[in-house]
Amino acid sequence: MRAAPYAEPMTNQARGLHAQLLESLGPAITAGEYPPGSVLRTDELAQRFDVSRTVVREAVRVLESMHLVESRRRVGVTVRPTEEWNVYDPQVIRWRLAGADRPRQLRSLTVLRSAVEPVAAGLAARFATPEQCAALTKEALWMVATSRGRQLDAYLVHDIAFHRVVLRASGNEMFARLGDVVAEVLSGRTRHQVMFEDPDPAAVTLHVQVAEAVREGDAPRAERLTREIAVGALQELDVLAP
Amino acid sequence: MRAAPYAEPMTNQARGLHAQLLESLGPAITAGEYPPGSVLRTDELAQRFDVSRTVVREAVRVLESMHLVESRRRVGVTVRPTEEWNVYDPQVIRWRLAGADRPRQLRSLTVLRSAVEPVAAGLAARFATPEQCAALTKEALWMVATSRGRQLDAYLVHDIAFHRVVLRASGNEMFARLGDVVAEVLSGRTRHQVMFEDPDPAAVTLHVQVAEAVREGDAPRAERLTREIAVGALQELDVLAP
DNA sequence: GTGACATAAACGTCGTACTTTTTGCCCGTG
DNA sequence: CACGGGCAAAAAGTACGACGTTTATGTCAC
Repeated sequence: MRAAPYAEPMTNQARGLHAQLLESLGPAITAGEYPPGSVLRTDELAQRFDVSRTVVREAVRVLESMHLVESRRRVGVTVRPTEEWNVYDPQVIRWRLAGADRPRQLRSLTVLRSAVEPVAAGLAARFATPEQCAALTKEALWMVATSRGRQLDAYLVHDIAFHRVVLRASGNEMFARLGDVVAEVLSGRTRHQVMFEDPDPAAVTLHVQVAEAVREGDAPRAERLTREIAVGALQELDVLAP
Repeated sequence: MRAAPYAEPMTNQARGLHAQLLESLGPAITAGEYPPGSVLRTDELAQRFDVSRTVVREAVRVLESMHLVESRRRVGVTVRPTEEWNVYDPQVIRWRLAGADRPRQLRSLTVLRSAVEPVAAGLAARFATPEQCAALTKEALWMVATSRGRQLDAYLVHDIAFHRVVLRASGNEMFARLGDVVAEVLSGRTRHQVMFEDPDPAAVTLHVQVAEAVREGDAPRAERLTREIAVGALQELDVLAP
């Protein structure tokens, strides 16, 4: 159909050509492979990936909505400076976590967590439904149960579930939507460091106590305890990348 | 070219047809005009807005990347439930702030601010450059200067600038990117309520003190003072929409 | 040296043809 | 008679190539 002597793979499983292209371009851009200021021409991309320009344009539209690139006539598709990227876009977060500056990204996100989660826990103590309190206690107990004996995968599942419930129970939709981010951070952390050692017993205890405080409606205590968890997470990261 | 007897206006100034279409669909969806679960067919939209299906597809791709809709074959473009929307996307935030549930959105965002900004101020006290300290002091003084005598517009400019500098000075990119959100919240607040009364003198003083604390590197004080500002903002909102 | 105009490079838009997926019908079987 | 598997058709998204539009840039005349 086209020459395409150097067509790139686009190995990802297909839900449409544009999605495949996006999964090639997004990581490449966020990884700094195309540094800010560099220009991508639509037909060049079309040739390189052996797709039509329409497909390229759709992928570019999405990248544009993430503020990763800017498309201007007669100029091409320009990569925007890092500071302008929509770093809260889950897709962008995933790409960056998979890429080179993973440590930096992990630090930023953990700092964000340390700011948000204590406040969320305080709100949860005031607004959590009985069902949410029960879920919280259940997850905390599961964390205790899986905290010893090389069950890190199971532990991770419940850790994520715990924080997700807290964020949802806060009743604030902005907080609730950070559940996915926290999940990424936690699983990334587990996957990329210790993996051998059991989790810190003190942290496990803190989770149980947070569940208690929320159940009892003790907002200040829930906030304070969650802040302690956050401090632990920050310290853990400082050890890794000081 | 096409029949288009009921072509809708798309009154927005043009940077491309797809962008215009987006500016029609985005606000409509976020405003709940197309409730979650409802389906939009591509050619129906193409007819209604008198554009080609390619243009519709590009707009849909963007909406899809915001998790506002989901496109499936044989089904159509389905509006996703509210909880799945990318509520951190500045575009989505703007649409929702312009729409019906503006008060609710304003509350969510203010709670987010109250969680993030104190921590950001604490970090700023540790990491702010001399230039940033100077900028902070300058903006705080401008706030003082414009805090009396019906200069709310000028005051707003410096209020926004102040918070933006704090967020940037924190050195955390996730915080820095909340500058736009804070700007939207502050201008929205000013535009939609008092507009007559001068700002609370206590709040103005607090800003000056935050600038001081950051300049002196007193992180706990900067954090505590910013938390006081946040509490004030929350109370202000509680009065409006209890 | 400065202004306006011509040129072409790049994105933008359109109409057409293709693919996938659902749905419902039909027929065979238990 | 009821149920289930498979086939066919239509609905909707998907991809393509050609044409249109904007605009940066360079050149020519004044």
